[in-house]
Amino acid sequence: MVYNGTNRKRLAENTRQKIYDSAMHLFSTKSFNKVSVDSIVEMAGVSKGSFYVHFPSKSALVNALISDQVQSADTDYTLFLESFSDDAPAEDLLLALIGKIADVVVDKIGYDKMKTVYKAQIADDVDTQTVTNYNRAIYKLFSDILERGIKRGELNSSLPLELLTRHLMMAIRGITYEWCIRSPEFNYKEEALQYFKLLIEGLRNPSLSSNRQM
Amino acid sequence: MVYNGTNRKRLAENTRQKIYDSAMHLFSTKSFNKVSVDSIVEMAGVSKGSFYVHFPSKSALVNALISDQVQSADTDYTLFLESFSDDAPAEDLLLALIGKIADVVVDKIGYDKMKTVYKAQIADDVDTQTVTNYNRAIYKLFSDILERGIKRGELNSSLPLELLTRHLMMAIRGITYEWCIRSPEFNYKEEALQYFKLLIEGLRNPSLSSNRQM
Amino acid sequence: MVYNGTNRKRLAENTRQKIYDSAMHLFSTKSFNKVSVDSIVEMAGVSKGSFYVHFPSKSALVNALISDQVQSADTDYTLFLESFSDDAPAEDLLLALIGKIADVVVDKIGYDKMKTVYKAQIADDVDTQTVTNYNRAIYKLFSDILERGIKRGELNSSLPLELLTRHLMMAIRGITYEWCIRSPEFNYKEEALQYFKLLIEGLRNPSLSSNRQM
Amino acid sequence: MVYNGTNRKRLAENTRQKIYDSAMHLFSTKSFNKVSVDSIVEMAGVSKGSFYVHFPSKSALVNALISDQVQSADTDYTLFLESFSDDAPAEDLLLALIGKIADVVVDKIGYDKMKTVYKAQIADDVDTQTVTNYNRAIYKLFSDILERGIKRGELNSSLPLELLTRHLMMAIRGITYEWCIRSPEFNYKEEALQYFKLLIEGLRNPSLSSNRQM
DNA sequence: CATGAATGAGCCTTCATTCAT
DNA sequence: TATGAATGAAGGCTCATTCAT
Repeated sequence: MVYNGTNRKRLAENTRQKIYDSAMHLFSTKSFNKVSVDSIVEMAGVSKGSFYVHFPSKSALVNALISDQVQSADTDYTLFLESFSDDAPAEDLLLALIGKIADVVVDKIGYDKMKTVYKAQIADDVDTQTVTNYNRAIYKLFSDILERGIKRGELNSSLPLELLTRHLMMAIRGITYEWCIRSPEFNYKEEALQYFKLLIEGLRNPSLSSNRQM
Repeated sequence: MVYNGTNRKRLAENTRQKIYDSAMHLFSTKSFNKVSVDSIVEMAGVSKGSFYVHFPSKSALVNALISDQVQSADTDYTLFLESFSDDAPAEDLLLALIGKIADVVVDKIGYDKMKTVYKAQIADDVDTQTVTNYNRAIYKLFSDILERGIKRGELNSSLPLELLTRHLMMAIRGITYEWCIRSPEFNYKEEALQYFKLLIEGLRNPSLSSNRQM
Repeated sequence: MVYNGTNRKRLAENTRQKIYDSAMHLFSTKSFNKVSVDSIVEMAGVSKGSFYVHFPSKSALVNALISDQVQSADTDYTLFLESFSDDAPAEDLLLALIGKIADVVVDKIGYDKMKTVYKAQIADDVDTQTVTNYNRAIYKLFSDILERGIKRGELNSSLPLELLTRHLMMAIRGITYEWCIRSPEFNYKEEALQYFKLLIEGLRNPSLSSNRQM
Repeated sequence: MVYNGTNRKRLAENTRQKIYDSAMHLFSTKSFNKVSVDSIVEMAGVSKGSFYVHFPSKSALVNALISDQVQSADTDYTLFLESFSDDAPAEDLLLALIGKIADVVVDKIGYDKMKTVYKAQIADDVDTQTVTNYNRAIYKLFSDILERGIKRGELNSSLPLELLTRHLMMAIRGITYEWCIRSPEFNYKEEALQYFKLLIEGLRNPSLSSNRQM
């Protein structure tokens, strides 16, 4: 009130950013437990105390990191799909989206960071709600494509839309996990596209067999 | 002190077994990093030194554990399939196998142990070659079913048999990973069966579209 | 910016009071080391910097807190005794005062705050001169009662008045310490009254033995 | 079994002792929170890991320290009293015991260590059961003296024996606390003896007034 | 083979205080 | 006066592995 805190705020934001960036860098290489707060602040060139001024805990920082990453990716996907015409066949959209996801995961996020997330997710190191939350934008994207495809008769399935959506996301996570444990011999994009073609076939031709009992 | 080789061997084997069993028990509840060598030897009632007599490292022990578990599971699957007639439709066999896998994973191995494996796999805590190895019996099982199905025209795919097999295994791993991060709200068997019906559809009806470009 | 000394003073006093009150509240629950400056300013809704504007250190604040508490208690005791007639027997006055002290300690000050004081006192966390100072009003109160009692022959002792006074205060502190480490199974008032009856007996009947050597 | 572990055990005991002694030394000077595990192991010349081989925690070590100290003191008191004839007057025994306690507390245990205990006790830093436990040998000693004194008519009191015993111990603790916060101007032995003479008077002459209400 | 003491690096978090604005 | 970012030392505890006996 008495003074203009803009400079102070800038300074603070700068410090926070340095910590954030250093962490991002380190987590791109090593997993949650292998990256110490010490190493983060050292790289950031700030004091350890500063870390806890800006982030309540190491977990919280990683949360923020992952959350931002997820949002950024989802924004990418959304913008990407907006460039397509609404009449585009569902199948095309699905494959295009998968391709885009592959690009983002492989090139933008990268192997190590992705692995860190998948590890953290299963290790309960941090709260990865943001990643698995069914309300993530990406679920909506898949859901919309599927819905339109079904409405237009391009796709067919006796299963509820919501279940199909979850299945597709599960497929992506499965591919990503496989990539994480098989890299570098595993070509993410190629495998993802082939795999999804298979799935799309299944969606397109709901033979009577779906009523059979196992 | 008279040396009796036989007794000694028996003793050694006994010690090793106690360690092994205790570890198995502990890893069924907690993850690799949460189970300490101390806790293992305490439960086994042997000394810490003994541990390193029988296992070169904690990782090595977990290796053995996982390897055995994999072999045991694969044996289960193999025996299970042998009870089916060779003429059984590929689709039926696939679904039956998936159901069996679900049963083994959920009931025999169990959530915590499975999670330990999946975590260890992605965390590079241990060498999980045995799990991901393409020579695992289970790959052969899937491959055989697919091969027969294709030969008999029940299934169709322009994709190489080996790729399809890998895809199915990747699907299973994806489901399992999803289970690991979503339990208990995720019903493994149900989701697995529904998901595989989708995949089988895709395998059965290779529409022309599979030649389209994305 | 027009400088208005009055407003500024009011503001300052207000800020100081908020810090003071919050601290009082927190120290009523947790001990010196468990209450952080952070928690105080957070509860007070002021900045950390403000804290150090009004109090040179955490210790100084606690000093003020304790000092005020002591003064307040002593005022209570003084007023309480003023309501008694001067001719009241010394024994009655002593027991009445002890009862009053028990009430104030237990009900007005309360267990946690009292414990904080006793802890701080022995831990040298803060300067607790005000509590132990022989010039505290309460010493004078006890001294007066004793003096009158001795003068009127109700009490007898070869020991100097000043020593007796110190002994009584030491007794109270002893009871309070015992209460601090035995609560809640220790009934302060009951034990205090019984204990003082014993002491008063000793004061009343100075047998020859007081000259004996141990 | 195979080997004679005597040497090993000796070595271990030696290490434990070094830690124990260093801790004893440090706690004689500084309080629980001011003595770090680091400082203990440094003085002991052993590794930090060793500390936790021999003691589960810092608290546990202090527990052991205090417990030993208490036992040692109580043994001193017991042996001391055994040197007295059973016919010795209760009053003499009580004063003799107080004098002995004063000697042990002041000369054997010492101011700083005593303070550490009293601080730890009220700060809940460690479990000081052993100190306050009503089953401590010292309670029995006081109880026996009182009982005999009452039986022989030397002492008189309408209060239960157990309560009187607790009162005496509370008195000692009160004196000790006062000493802790007033040293060095407070002469423990002198004050203790004078104070107990007062108490003993109260015990000897239970005037009718003990039935009065306050 | 069995034992278990010893190691020592490593980690997250807390906190009172300072000071530029 | 008020602010709040920055500091950096301190501290308890875990754990896989080694090695002399």
